[in-house]
Amino acid sequence: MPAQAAARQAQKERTHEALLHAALELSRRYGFAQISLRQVAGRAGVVPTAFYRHFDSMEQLGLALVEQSFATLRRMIRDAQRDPHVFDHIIDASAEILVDAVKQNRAHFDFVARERVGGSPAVRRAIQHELDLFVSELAIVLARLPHIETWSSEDVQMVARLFVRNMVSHAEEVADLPDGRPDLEERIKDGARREMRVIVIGFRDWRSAARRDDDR
Amino acid sequence: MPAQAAARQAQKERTHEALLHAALELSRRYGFAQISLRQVAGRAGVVPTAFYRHFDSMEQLGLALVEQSFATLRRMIRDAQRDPHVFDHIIDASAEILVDAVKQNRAHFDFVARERVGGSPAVRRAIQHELDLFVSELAIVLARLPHIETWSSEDVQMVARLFVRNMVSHAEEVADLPDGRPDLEERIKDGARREMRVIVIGFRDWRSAARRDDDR
DNA sequence: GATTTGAGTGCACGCGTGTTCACTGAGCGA
DNA sequence: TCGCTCAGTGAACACGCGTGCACTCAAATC
Repeated sequence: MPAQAAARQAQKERTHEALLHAALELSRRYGFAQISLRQVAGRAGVVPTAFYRHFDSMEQLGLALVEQSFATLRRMIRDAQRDPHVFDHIIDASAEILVDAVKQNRAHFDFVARERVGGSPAVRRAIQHELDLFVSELAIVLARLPHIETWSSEDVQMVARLFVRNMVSHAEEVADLPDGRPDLEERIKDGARREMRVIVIGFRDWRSAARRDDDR
Repeated sequence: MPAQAAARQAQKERTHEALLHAALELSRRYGFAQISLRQVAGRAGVVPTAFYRHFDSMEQLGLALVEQSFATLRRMIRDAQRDPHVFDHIIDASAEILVDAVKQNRAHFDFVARERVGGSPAVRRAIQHELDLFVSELAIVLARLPHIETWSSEDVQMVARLFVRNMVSHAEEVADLPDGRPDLEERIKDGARREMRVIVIGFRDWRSAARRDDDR
């Protein structure tokens, strides 16, 4: 065993984490479906067969990465909701949160964005399911907002869907960004802000137009 | 040689097409980056080494598929522009065109949607470039529309970007659809229609709100 | 009709892969 | 201190891969 002064369980956990981290890094470069068990084990500093002490297969590792990624995402949203600023300026705050969060957890976002349509069917399905869940969760948050609380749940769901789609799309952009170009980051943040504004305004006015149709 | 009554060039072309078609079909199931030269050759009814008579590598085949896919897409848009109905009801027509086109060229759309963020860097870059081109082309078409012709080119570009993003997103949905479920197709068509309406209305009103800001 | 061309063949190679199995030796409970 | 547990080892395997090379033999050219 490489390490010297460590409890048994702690060492196992460390290797477990090293495997996940290695897979995440390699996925960023080549895409999850392209990387091999041996590459992951090698980068984690462990012999290929040791991999099986932690995961049954690469597929299981992939699903673990999905879980880890969405845990990050959820923690982020939960923190954001505690900030009262968010309620007053939902759009500006969302754009800020989005870009910052993606920057800080670039690897996880990149993984989700890529493997959402990637080559591993199991991982793809898991991400799609998590995203659907996330849309519903966001809809619940939105429904509590002033003005929106009177909307039908179907309408709120649709706005949430547009928001999440936008989030995924911009997350892709940020993830593709080279490091140390704050100007480009600001540009994306600005684009996200404007597009969210368009969605909110468009939705409000489309709704009132539809209501007028109902009246006549 | 398998075929009997064919000129030499015609037979070569047929094999060439068979390779492209085989790659497209296999990509649909496994993703382009996962499939091997041998699989493609095998499905095209040809020995692996014969592959090299047509493409230098799988990467070159991938780029050829990108070209083919966008040629399909462009032909479609060009045809649509000839239909006067499109100018009057741009949104309804777009939704209709989108769903029909994806249904009829599901393989190509699926390829683009998937490999846009797929495992082959060269293919990914090529698709991203074509998509950027497509946004600009759509912006030119939109700019000629009534009401829109007064907008700044930057604003038109942004609407085009939102439209294309929506198109890609819905193309993904349609491509994932099981066959023979016209109800689901109609649902997606409806969603696309409503979302495009939201974008157009939201943009118009956001623009006039901004103009009011300039005035004061 | 003889000669050239070139699409498709068949074999061989070295390599990286996932998985098997018997093993080692440090950590930990008795 | 003894003995069990089990994370990590290392050799071996069968397999599919991309690619090189010498080949065949019908179509095209002369």
